[in-house]
Order: sequence, then C-alpha cells, then structure tokens
Amino acid sequence: MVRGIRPEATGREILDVEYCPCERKPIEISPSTTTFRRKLRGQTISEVRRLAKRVVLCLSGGSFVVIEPRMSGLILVADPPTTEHRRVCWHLKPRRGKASSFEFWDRRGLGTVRLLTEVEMAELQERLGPDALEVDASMWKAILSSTRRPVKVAMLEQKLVAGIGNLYASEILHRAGISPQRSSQKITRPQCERIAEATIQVLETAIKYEGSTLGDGTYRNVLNQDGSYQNEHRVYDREGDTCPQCSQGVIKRIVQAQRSTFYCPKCQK
DNA sequence: CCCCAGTCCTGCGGGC
DNA sequence: TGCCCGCAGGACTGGG
Repeated sequence: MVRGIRPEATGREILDVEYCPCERKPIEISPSTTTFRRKLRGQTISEVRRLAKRVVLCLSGGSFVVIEPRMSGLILVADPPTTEHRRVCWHLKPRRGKASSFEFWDRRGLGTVRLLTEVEMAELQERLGPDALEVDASMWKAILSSTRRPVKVAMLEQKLVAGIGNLYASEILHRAGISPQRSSQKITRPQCERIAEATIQVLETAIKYEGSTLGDGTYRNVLNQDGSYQNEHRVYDREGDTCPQCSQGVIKRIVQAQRSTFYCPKCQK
C-alpha cells in the first residue's frame, strides 16, 4: 500500500477530505470528523511511511495520519468498481500525470484512520515491538523467551514483534520447520535463526507479489488489482493438501487464539 | 501477569 | 432455491 500511494501522495497538498461518503456505519476516525477535516485541509503530505501494518502520511505541520486497514481495508487511487465502501477520500491539488484523489476503502469497516500529534505517534511506536523485517535471531530469542504462549500466537502479538499477520505466521513457521503449537520459551537458538530468515523471506516475497488476494477478494493494490502471493502459499488455506516441503504430511487446520493456523504435522516439530 | 471469549462489521461459500 | 452458519491478512476490552 505504501509503495502504491507514495508516488501519488508525496509532496501533494490536501485540498479537502471527505468522510464516509458511503452511507454505512462510520468507521473509527479521530479526532472528530470535523477536526480531522479542518486540520488536514491545506496541509502537504511530506512523506508516506509504513509503521508495521499501518500506513502513515506525514504532514507538513508535523502531525501524522495513521491508516490501519485491518482485515478488509484498502487504499485505492484508481476509481473503484463501486463507491459503496468508500470510507475516507482525500482530494489533492491537481498535478499533471497524478491522481487527483485517493481513498480508504473498507468493506467490513473494521479499519481506522487517525490524526496523531508527534507525541501520540511516539506513544504508538512505543506500544509496538520491533518491525518484523528488522528482527534477527538473537532478538527473536529474547522476544520468544518472554512468553510461554504457543509460538504462532506470540508472533501475532504486535507489542512483541510488529508486522506479522495471521496468514504469514503460518507460512513463516512452515518454512522454518517449527510447529505452531510449540511453546515460545522452548524455541532454540537455531530455530530462531530459521524464524528470522523465514520471516524476511516470506514478507519480502509477499510484498514483491503485492500480497495475497483470497477467494472473497481481500487485499488488492492501489489500482484495485489482485496480488499473487496466494499462489506461493504452502500451507495457508491449503488444508488437506500434501505438504510441498516433505511430500508426506497432509496440511492440517487448527484454531489458536480463535484464529486459523495451517501447518504440516510431519515436518513442523 | 496470562489467557480466553466477545466485540466491532460485511459478505461469501458450503451445507442442508 | 433459500436460508443459516461459519469464517475471513485485526486489534481491543473485560473478566477469570
């Protein structure tokens, strides 16, 4: 999302913000919609950054717009098929060859959009663990030593390590050859090395392939095009398939912390 | 502290 | 066919 929106939004002035043009239950936005609009108008987007699973628009005045898409949120710069799920729309000062607006589009409406001060932004960063792409083996060892929860559940805790989602936790552990049910505390140093390596491999490849678009059409890029990482999934949503790693195990689905986990009981120990 | 269930929403596909 | 149910790349809260 950041790579898609960055060339369109960087250096652009915000003329106006439209809030929930779709007539659905409003998504969470803060501060109030009127304050949000008033404080954004006339500001320039100086930079677009990623903060774990969030998209951050850095504003010229020193504040930040933090977009948290959660399950079904998207940022779109092309005209979407419908305006039905358009939740927030940013209108930009026209520039040749660039989109005149972009929007936060969210089918389920679980996503949030917030305007934060520098202090609030710092507080948010403090609540998050280190970014998953920056965590090496010794950091993983320290992180996983701090909890007794199953390793897959721990990997989803954003205060321990930030940026890993449910789908990717299963994929990472499969590539690392570690059971999702193993207690975090029992993960060895060599296993931490495999987790560090697999995390970077999976996340970087998923970014390159522009994410996973599942059956009901979840993630899409800013042009509303499907991603293709779903074709690279080795376990997620592949219950009953033969394990592509060991060619012997059958991929199993279990529930951990109320969320689906997929793994190969044969080669993940 | 840890852990779980419930909650916020909409929409899709499977089973009956 | 129609309906109901489970389930969905997430995160927070409250209670045991």
